[in-house]
Amino acid sequence: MDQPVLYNQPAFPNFSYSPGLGQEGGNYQYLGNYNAPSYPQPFFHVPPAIKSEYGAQDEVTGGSCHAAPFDWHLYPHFQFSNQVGALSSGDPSPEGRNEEDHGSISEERSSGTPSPNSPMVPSYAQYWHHAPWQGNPTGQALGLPSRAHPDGGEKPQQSDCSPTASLESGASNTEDEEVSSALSSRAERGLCSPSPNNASFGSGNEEDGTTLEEMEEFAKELKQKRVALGYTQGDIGHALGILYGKMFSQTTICRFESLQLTFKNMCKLKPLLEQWLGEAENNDNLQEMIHKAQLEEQNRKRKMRTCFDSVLKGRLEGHFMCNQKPGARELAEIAKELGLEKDVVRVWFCNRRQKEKSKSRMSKAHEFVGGASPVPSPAEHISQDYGLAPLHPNRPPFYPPPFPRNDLFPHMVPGMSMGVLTG
DNA sequence: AAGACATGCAAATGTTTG
DNA sequence: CAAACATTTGCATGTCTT
Repeated sequence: MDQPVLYNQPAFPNFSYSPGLGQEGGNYQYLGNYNAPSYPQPFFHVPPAIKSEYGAQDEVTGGSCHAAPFDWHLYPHFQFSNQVGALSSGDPSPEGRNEEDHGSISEERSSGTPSPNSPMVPSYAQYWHHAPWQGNPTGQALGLPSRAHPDGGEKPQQSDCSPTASLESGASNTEDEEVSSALSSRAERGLCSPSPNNASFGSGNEEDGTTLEEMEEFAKELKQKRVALGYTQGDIGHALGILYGKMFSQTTICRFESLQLTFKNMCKLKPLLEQWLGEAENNDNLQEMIHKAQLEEQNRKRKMRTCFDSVLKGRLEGHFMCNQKPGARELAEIAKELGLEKDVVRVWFCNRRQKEKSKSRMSKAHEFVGGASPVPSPAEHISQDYGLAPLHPNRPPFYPPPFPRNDLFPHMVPGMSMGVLTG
C-alpha cells in the first residue's frame, strides 16, 4: 500500500564535530514507528529513569500538571526578529545585549522594525528581560567554541525576539485594555492571578509547584547552557528520546525556550529538560554515550505525522464535501481507496470537522465585527497559537488582538512580523 | 550553500461530553 | 463507545547568518 510519505528533509548530516544531532525534522520521522534515527547519537547516560510518558514529572516536580492550561504567553508570536543573527552584527557585549534586551537590536537590524521600547502592549518584561546567555563578550558560544561551532559562531539567538521584550515597554490605552481584559479573562478562569495594577501576571502563578518566573528562568537557563555546551535545539529533542524514550522535535524545544508552549505543557517537559541539562553538563564520555544512544533509540510513542500530498488532500476534501461525517464503513472505504490507514482517515475527518467549525466561527466573528475585520476567530486564535489556551466553554470568549495589528501599532511596519510574510 | 532557529498549519493525541 | 472539543507535537518551510 502506498503510504502518503511525500517529503523528506535532508538526511541528517554526519555530525562529525557536534555533540548534538543536528536539527530535528531529519529523516527519522520516516524510519518507521517513531524510531530514533540510526545514526550515532552521542548522548548521555540514561539517568534514573523518568518513568512513563513524562510520568516522572509528578515526582520530579512534586506535583501535577492537572491545572487547566495556562495561556501565559499571551502574544507568542510577537517577534521582530527571531534569529540568531539578530545579535551578530550588533553589540555582542553582555552589556549591549542586556541593555538592548528590549529591543535595540531589532532597531539595528531594520529600520522598519519597531523598537520594542516603543509603546507596546503588555508588560511581562519580567519574563523576558534578557538573558544570561547574552553574557558573552565575544559573541561566541559560551565557553564552547570547540564543541559548538569551531569558529565560535554560535550566538545567542532570539535575544531580541522575546515577545514580551518587544511588548513590554508600555501600551496605549487600547492595548492596555485588551491586555487587561485578557488578564482578567485568565484570572476568571483561574489560570493566573494577575495583579490588578500590574499587567504582568507572572507572580504567583504556579502549576505543579513551578512559578512562571521559575519556568521562564529555567527556559533561559536551558538555552544559555545549551548554547554554551554547543547543542542545538534538535539535539535536545533527540536526546530526550534517547534518554527518556520520548523524542521531541526541534520545534518543540524551540517553543519551550521561547515560552511558546502552554504553561502546563512546559511543566510537563521541564523535568525532562532538567534531566537533560544535568546529563549534558556532566557528560564527558561521548563515545559511551553514542553506544548507549544506539541502544536506547526507540520508543517514540507518538505516531509519525502523516503527510498528505495535494492529490490525497484533494480527494479527502472531496469526500468531506460529500459527507463530513462518514461512518465507519465509509471511512474504511475511503481509507482503502486512498491507501491510507483507516485511523488516519478518521483522524483527518475529525480534524477537518474541527477546522470547519473553526472557520465558521471565524466568519461569524467577522460578521459580528462588521465583516471586514481581520480579527481571527477565537477558535483560530486561541487553539492555534501556542500560548493561548482555549477558553472555558462557559466563558465569554477572549479575542486577543492579532499581532501585529497596524491599527494597534501604527508605527509598525506593515507585514513585518510573525509570519505575516511567511507561509 | 548550509546550518540553526522560528513559525504556519495540521496530524496525532488527550479529555470531555452525549 | 463515539464524536466533539482541546491540546500537544512536528513537518515543511521561511528567515537569517556565516
